[in-house]
This record gives sequence, structure tokens and C-alpha cells, in this order.
Amino acid sequence: MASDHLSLTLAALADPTRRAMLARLAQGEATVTELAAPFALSLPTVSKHLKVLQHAGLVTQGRKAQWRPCRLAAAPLREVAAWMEDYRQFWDESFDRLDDYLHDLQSQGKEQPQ
Amino acid sequence: MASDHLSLTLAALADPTRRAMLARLAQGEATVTELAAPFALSLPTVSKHLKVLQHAGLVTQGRKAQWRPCRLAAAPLREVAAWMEDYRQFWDESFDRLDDYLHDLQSQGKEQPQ
DNA sequence: CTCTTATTATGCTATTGAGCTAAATAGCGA
DNA sequence: TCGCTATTTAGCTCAATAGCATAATAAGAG
Repeated sequence: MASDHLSLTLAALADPTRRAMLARLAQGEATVTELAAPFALSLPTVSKHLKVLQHAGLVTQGRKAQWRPCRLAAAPLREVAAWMEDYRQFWDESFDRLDDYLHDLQSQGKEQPQ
Repeated sequence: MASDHLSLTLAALADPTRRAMLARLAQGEATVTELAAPFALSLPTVSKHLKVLQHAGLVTQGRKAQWRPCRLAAAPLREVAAWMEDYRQFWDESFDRLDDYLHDLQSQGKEQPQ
């Protein structure tokens, strides 16, 4: 069943249609119909995709008359980033001591070096 | 079908069993049997999970007598990181100009031989 | 060659996910 | 109220995935 939230998020992101919907929402709110427009998919199908995204917390839906404007809620991506961080050394070529240093700098309240 | 590689990778990562297998491999090579040990799963099932990870390019398998030692191959995570980068501003609170500066610094040089 | 161990292939079942159409709900506007 | 638009629910099909047990393959040990 894989119902931990990270799994939910990754599963939601694993579908290209859903990623495209997120890309659209990154540019601002959109109604379900607007979101559906670029796809050759029925509205119920789009609605279902939306539900998956909402369930993962990646989208929130408001209410404006009969429209349900959707908004990106990217917080779950933090979870993904946190998970990936453990593997950083395996994929980030520039992961080295300076990298650590920069990350320390970063987290300790940024003043500009140099 | 969703057969672009990013989708493949995310789908592979969406399963907690597979993520646990990657976590194990992050500590070093392991045979299929070793990988299977922590799980209450049959070997064929584990073998299938491995195939998914291999298909996504997240694991490579060698050959040593009758063992097939598996190794982590985290390169596909770069793809995930690249995708997430477009959404950084939406989830990374410390996303600001300094952050950019630090990333520039990061990418402009320094390799460290092992 | 035979035995044993490690792994994968096959064939099966059950569950989930993506897609559809048609019907139901929600809210505006006349 | 009636009708129009937006969206979701219900019910279906099909394909994919996770799981199992059993059988086949691969390779070392005797």
C-alpha cells in the first residue's frame, strides 16, 4: 500500500501529466478546466489526477463560485529534497568539503562572503 | 505508460521497500539475498524490485561466482534534483540571491579525486 | 557428474491506477 | 424556478504492479 507521505508524494510526481499540471500551477492559480485544457483527457480524469496531487499535499483547491481554483503547494517537495540529501554524495559531483562549507554558511544566516 | 526516464525514476522511488534497498546499498555492495534479508518478502519479489531499480538506472548488478552483487548508481537522482530545481522557490525558504551565489560557486570548479 | 547455493523466469492471483462515459452536485444568472 | 457552466461521483474496462510458489538456470564444491 505504501501510504507514507514520501511515497505518496513520489507516486504523485511519477506521472508526467501530473508534473505538467504542477508546471502549469507554478505560473499561478488555475481552474480545473484550465488545467485540463492542454491535455487530451476527460475532465473526470483530470479531476482524479488533481485528487492525487491534493492527497499528496502538492495542490490546494479553493472555492470561487462554481470554480475550484487550484494552487501549487510545494511543501512536500521539501520532504523529497530531505530524502535525496542522504544520497547527495552519490550523485552530486561537486559534493566535497567546500560544498559542506557552503552549506554550513548557507544555514547559519547568510552574510555574503568575499 | 509514462516511460520517460524521470517518471521511471520517481516511480521506482515511490516504493518504500525499494527506498530501503537503496538505503542499504548506500552503505556498500550487497547480494540479492543480503538485500532481501530485512524484508518479509520472497526472493523473487525482491529480485523484481531490483529489476525496477535497475531499469531506472538506480542500481547496477555485477557478477561474482553465483552472486550478483548490487551497487547503488545514484545518477538518476540528478535528474530528479534538476526537475525539483524549477520549483525551488516554492519550497525552499532560503531561496534567495545568496543561495544563487553559493550555487554558482559550487558548480564552478573543484573536483576532488578520491 | 552431482549436490548445493544464488538468482531469475514462469505462471498465477489480487490490488491499484489511468482512462472513459454518464449521472449527480454546486452555484450563478435570468 | 429553470437553465447553464464547472466539477465531482459512480461504475466500468484495461493495463500495470506487488505478491506468492514452483521451476529453471548458473556456478562453485565435491
